[in-house]
Amino acid sequence: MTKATIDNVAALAGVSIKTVSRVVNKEPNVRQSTRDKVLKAVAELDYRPNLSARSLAGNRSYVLGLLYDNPSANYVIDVQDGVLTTCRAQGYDVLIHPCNHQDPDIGKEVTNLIRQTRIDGIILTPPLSDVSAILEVLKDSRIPFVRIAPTLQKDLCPYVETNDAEAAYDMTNQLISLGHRRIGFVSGHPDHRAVSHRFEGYRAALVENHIELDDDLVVQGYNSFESGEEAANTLLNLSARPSAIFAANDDMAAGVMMVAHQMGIDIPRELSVAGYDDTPVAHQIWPSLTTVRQPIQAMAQKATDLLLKQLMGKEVQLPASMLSSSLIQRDSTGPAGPAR
Amino acid sequence: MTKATIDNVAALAGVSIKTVSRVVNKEPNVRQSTRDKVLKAVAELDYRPNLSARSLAGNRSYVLGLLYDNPSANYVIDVQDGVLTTCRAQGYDVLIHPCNHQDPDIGKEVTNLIRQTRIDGIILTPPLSDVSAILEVLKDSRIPFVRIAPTLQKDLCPYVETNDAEAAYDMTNQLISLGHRRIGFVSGHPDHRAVSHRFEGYRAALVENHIELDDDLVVQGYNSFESGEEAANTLLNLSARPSAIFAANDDMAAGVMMVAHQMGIDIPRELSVAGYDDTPVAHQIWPSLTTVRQPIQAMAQKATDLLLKQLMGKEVQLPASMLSSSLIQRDSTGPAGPAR
DNA sequence: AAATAAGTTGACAGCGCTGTCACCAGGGTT
DNA sequence: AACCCTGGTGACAGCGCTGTCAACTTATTT
Repeated sequence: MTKATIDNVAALAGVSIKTVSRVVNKEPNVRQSTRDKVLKAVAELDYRPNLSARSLAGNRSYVLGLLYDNPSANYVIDVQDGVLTTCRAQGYDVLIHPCNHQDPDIGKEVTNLIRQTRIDGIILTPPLSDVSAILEVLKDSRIPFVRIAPTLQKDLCPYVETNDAEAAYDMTNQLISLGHRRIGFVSGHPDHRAVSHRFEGYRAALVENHIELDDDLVVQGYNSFESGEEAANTLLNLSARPSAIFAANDDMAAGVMMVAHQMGIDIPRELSVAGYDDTPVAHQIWPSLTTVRQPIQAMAQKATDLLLKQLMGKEVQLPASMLSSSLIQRDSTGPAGPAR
Repeated sequence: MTKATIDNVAALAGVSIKTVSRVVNKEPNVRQSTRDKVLKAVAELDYRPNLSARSLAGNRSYVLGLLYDNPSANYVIDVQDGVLTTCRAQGYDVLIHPCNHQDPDIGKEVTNLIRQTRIDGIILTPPLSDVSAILEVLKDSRIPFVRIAPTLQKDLCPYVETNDAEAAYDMTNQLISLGHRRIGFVSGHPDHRAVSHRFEGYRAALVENHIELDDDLVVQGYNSFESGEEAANTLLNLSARPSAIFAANDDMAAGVMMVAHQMGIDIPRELSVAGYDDTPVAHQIWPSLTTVRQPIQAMAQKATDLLLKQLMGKEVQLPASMLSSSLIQRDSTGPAGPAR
């Protein structure tokens, strides 16, 4: 009950501790009959290898580091879940490490993390995927890492991404096909390059439909609800106000809707609003928000998978994985009203 | 750059490794001049103790386990932040372990966790704080632990709680003072005993104001947005419908508001709605939600603190900590309209 | 000044595991 | 028959640290 070390198992199975080690670590070159004996002993004693000892002796920790700096709790939780699920299945643990991407000492912080905990690999999530101070450190330290939705130096490490621009393009196109011509856009935080790239999709759809890009209709947002409110105040007070507003994330879209409600603008009759991310607020808000769902958990799983593969020595081909986002049609968008 | 072990530091400082160990671990009985020498060497080599080695030799891991099973991403993130902040300050790491409180094997799962990772202590959050299978295991394993907002066997371990019932009482009282007499209540998930205790506050306020508790006005919810919608469907279709609804959490309150909107009921003119938790949705929704803010992060910090104190050998007095929640007045509540 | 207590330091034996390497048996090759 | 493989196994030396305990130095007491 108390303990059960590898020695106990070896004694019970009548083999050396090295053989037990081989079996436990699924190494090849152990006769099947020996393997069975050992497994039986392991089961009988309910043996669990001591991770500290293993880590010390093997010079690896069986722990992955997950770095993030994302104000969206839902995003973080989804990533954590994806990473944890995959890690657990492979006997790895996860060390979560929230940090501040604007901290000038972020590079040193990452160095410390690596040196002290001896984690075996690192997973970077946006916006950290594009922080060059971190990338430098990781490159130098030779520690394997993967990134989720990077936009910079994509050849640096394996990564996973989603077709953000394409989904934004689809969403814009859909608004256009509903008859909207003046479509406002609230862009994402410039530090979150993946988010800000959604603008490209918006622009592409306009171009394709021969609608001129009106600079007045594009407002810089910062991913927060409040910045969505500010943007809406600008957009909805324009002399020729848009009949639709596409915000680069749901929080900002919620901000837009709040302002519209306060101004007595009916959604979607007078104004269509679209978001991006499909956070819980999207379906809790009234009217429920048309948005884009990203496969966050799947991306995290895939990324972890790539990292673990790399750790197992299997070389991972760089061209990475692309998972696709999907449009979620809800009640905040509708046909454009009569032109004003 | 590469490494730097305790031996290197000892050599550079001209002392034994044991002395370095003493200094690094802030043990007493080291002459100040010696301490300085060692610290200088530590700084010069940028030495970081290897946690695996320390853990193996010292029979402790410097890692705390954080167990949770909470569908609210915001709650979990807040707890994580609180725990992490406190742990980092003390040189501890955190192993997060989401799990399912209804899993019949939850006890075994916790046993495995303890056996394998040799974590030094455990932090339990609701609803896990009240899962007796876990409590049994922890009691037997003699591993120190703390609980956040427990309601069962409170003498089992140190804990932190907030004055839930009192805040619910205040909220109800406020609705009453706004003139509401028929106040609906959407109760929390029965497994989340702390949440379901909020009902006590509601009842107490009614009693004190000589308002009879009407069973029709109390509907069982399950903490989810959808259960809030269902409850609202029941309550708002009552022949004598309530002029206010108090939901035991914000998600359910949002569900209530959704149904009200769909039925064309104006909030707060025709119906006041109050929630509990002050999740982000509370201020992103329209109209913004009157609710109660819990000091989640502070509770997590306090709990971690208690646990760490316990680990340092300082005995913690049981009577635990009570942190108080505060009422957040927003736009979803207002004076009761003319009686109908 | 001698005796005792208190403070300070280091030698050394592990903690429980993995890496290295040596060894042995048996099957193919020359 | 001598040779080399290759698969299978174990002996053993650490990994980098902390706990124990003994030894030594410096105060404090008598």
